[in-house]
Amino acid sequence: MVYGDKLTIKDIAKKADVSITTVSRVINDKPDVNSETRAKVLEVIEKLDYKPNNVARGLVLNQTFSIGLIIPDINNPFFPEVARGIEDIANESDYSVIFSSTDNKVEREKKAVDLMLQKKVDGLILSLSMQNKDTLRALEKQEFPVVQLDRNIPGSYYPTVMINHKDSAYRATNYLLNNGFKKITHISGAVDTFPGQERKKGFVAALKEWGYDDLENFIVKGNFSRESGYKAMIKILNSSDLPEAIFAANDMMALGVYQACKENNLKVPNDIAVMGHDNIELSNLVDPSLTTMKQPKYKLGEIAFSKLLEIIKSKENKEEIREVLPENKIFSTQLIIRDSTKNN
Amino acid sequence: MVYGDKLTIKDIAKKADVSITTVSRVINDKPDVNSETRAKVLEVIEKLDYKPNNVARGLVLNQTFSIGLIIPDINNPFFPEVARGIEDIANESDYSVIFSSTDNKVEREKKAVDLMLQKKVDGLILSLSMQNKDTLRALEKQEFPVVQLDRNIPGSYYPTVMINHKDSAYRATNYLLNNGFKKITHISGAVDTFPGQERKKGFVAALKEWGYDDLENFIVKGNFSRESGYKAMIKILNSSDLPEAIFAANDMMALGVYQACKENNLKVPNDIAVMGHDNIELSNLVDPSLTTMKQPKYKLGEIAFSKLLEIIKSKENKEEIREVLPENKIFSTQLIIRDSTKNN
DNA sequence: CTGAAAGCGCTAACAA
DNA sequence: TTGTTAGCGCTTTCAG
Repeated sequence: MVYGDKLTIKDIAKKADVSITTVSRVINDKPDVNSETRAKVLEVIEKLDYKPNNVARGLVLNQTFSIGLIIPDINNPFFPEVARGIEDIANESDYSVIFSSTDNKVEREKKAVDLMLQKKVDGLILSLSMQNKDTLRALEKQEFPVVQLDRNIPGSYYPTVMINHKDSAYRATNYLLNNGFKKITHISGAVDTFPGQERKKGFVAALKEWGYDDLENFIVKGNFSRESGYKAMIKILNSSDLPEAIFAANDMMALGVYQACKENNLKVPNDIAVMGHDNIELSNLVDPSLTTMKQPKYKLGEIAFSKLLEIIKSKENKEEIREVLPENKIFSTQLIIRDSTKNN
Repeated sequence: MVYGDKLTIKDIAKKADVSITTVSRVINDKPDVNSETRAKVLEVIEKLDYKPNNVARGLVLNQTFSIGLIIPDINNPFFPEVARGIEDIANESDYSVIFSSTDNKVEREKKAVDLMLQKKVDGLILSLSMQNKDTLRALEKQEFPVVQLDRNIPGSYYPTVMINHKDSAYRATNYLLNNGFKKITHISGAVDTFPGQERKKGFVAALKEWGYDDLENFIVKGNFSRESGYKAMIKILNSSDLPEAIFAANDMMALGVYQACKENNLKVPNDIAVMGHDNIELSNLVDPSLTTMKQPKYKLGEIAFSKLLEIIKSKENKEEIREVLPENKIFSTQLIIRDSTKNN
C-alpha cells in the first residue's frame, strides 16, 4: 500500500539510486543533469506518483506561491466575478488564492491580514475600509507586495486597480439630467467607503454644474446593501415631493428601490426612473431592466493580479519596492441604457 | 528600520534572553513556563511585533491550517453563499480557505486537487463532476480528509453535505401538479452532474405517480446556465403545443425562461407558470417573483466545514479514517411559493 | 554531471 | 522551569 502522502524526495533518491540533490534538480528542471539520470528519476517519480512538498519548499525559498484576497464579502455579486478574474490568471502562474471576507470591519481586516502574513503569502490584493490606513502603512514598512482593489486609500503608495468612481457617477448623473429628469435623488453607498464617497462626489459635481445647490437635500444615505436601498426609498416616498429619478450608488440598492416602488404601486420608469451602478448580472434580468454603469469586473481581477505579480517579481530581484511600483490602473465605466430610465 | 518580515523566533529568544524553546512554548501557550519568563517573552514579541512563521510550523507539524475548496464556479450565485458559510466557521478555528474554480472540467479538477495537495492543505471540500471518480479514489487511498459538497459521487465513502435533490424536485413537481397544471415541462440541469441527474429523477418520479408515461417528451435538456434555460424555452415555444408550466432545474435557467417568454409576449404566470430551484437572491427580485425550492446554502457551507474538521481531527488521533467518517448530511429544501405559479 | 552538508523557522523529545 | 538537540522536506552552495 503506497501512501502518496508520505513520499519524500529521499524516497525517490533511494529508489532512483541518486542523491536528493539530483532529484531536486530534475524536479526543478535545472540544467546540468545527465539525460539518462533525469529519465531514471522521472520514471521513479512517475511510478510512485511523488508530489513535492510545497511547504518545505516554501520554507527554504521563502515563497509560497499563494496570494491573499481580502474583500468585504464574497457574497456581494461584485466580488465573485473579480475573484474569478484573479483566480484564472493566478493559476496561469501556478499561484493559489486564499480569500477572506471582512464585512468592512476594521478588526476583521486586520486579523485577516495578520493571518495571511503568517501564512507567508507572497502578496495581497486588498479592498479595505477607509479607516484602515494603519494596516496599509504597516505593510508598506515591510515593503510587502500589495495592490489595492476597487478602492484607493489616500496616502498609500500601493497601486490601485479600480474604476473611476467619481467620473462614473458624474456621467451617470449627467445622463439622467440630459434626459430631462430635473429632480434626482442619490442613494449613496456606505460613506466610510471609498467608492461610496467618490460616487457621491460625482453626483454632486454634476448637479453643481447644472446650477443646483443645497445638494444635501438630494442625497439619502445607503450602505450598498439592497436592504438599505429599500429603506432609503421608503424614506424618500414619505417625504413631501417625489423625485423624478433615483440614482442609486449600486445595482443592489437600485433593486431595493424597485421593491419599495412595487409595494407602493409606483411604476418604474413611468412614475419614477431608476438608475444603478456596476452592471451586475441581475441588472439585466429584472423588470424593467436596469440602466446602469458597467464595471469591467473580471478585467479588474486580472489586472490586479498581474500588477501584484509584477511587484512580487521586482521584489525578488531586490529592487527598491517604492521605485518599481506600477501605476494605478483606473478603468472607465460604460453607460448601459435600459428600460428603467425610459421617459415618455 | 524594523522589517517585521525578517524576525524569527531566534531574534525573540536573544532579545528576551531565553532559549528558542521557551519562546516556542509561550507562543503556543504551553504550560510549564514561569509566569515572569512568559511576561518577558510576550513583551518582546509585542514590542517587535513578531509573528510566527506558519510555513515553518506547518513543516514540522505536518499541518497547515488551510483547507481547499474546489467548486465549479465561484461566479455561480449558489457558491458564494456556501463559501461564506465555510469561511465564517473556518475562521473560528483559525483555518484559511484556498479556493479554485474548475468549470466542471475533469482536467481542471485534477489539477486543482494536485495543487492543493502539494500545498499540504489539511482537507478538501469538493464539488466534482461525476466523471471524476478517479480523483476521489486516489484521495481515499491516501486517507485524505475530504467532504463532498452539493454532490455525491456514488461509490465514494466520503461524506456528502447537500440537499435531497431528487426529493426536492419531486416535491416541486407535485406542487405544480397539485395546483392544476397538467402539462409540465422540465428543463433539466447538466446531466453529467449529480444535481442535474437527481432533480430530473425527482421530476420523473412525480409524473409517474400521476400516471404519466412517455416521460422523455416532458423533458428538455439544459445545463444550469441561464443561456441554456433560454434556449430550452425557445425550443419549447417552437414545438406543437405549449405546456402549462415549466419546472427549471435551477433558478438561473428559470430566468432564461423568463427572458424567452418576454421576447415572445408570453405572460408569466398567466400564459405559462414557471418554477425554479435553489432560491438564489435573484429569485425574489425578478418580476414576477419566482416560485422555487430553497436550499440552505450558508448552512451547507457551515456543516461541510465542521464535518471536514471532524475528519481532520480524528485523523490526527490516528484513528482509522474509514471507521470515523461522519454520516452524510442531507438537508431538505423548502417550497417558496411566489407569483410565477399563481394560477387563476 | 553529481553528492555532502548546511540551513530555512519552527516543534518536541530528552536532559538537566 | 528551562535548554540542547534533532529533525520536518526541501534548495543551494561548494567540492569533487
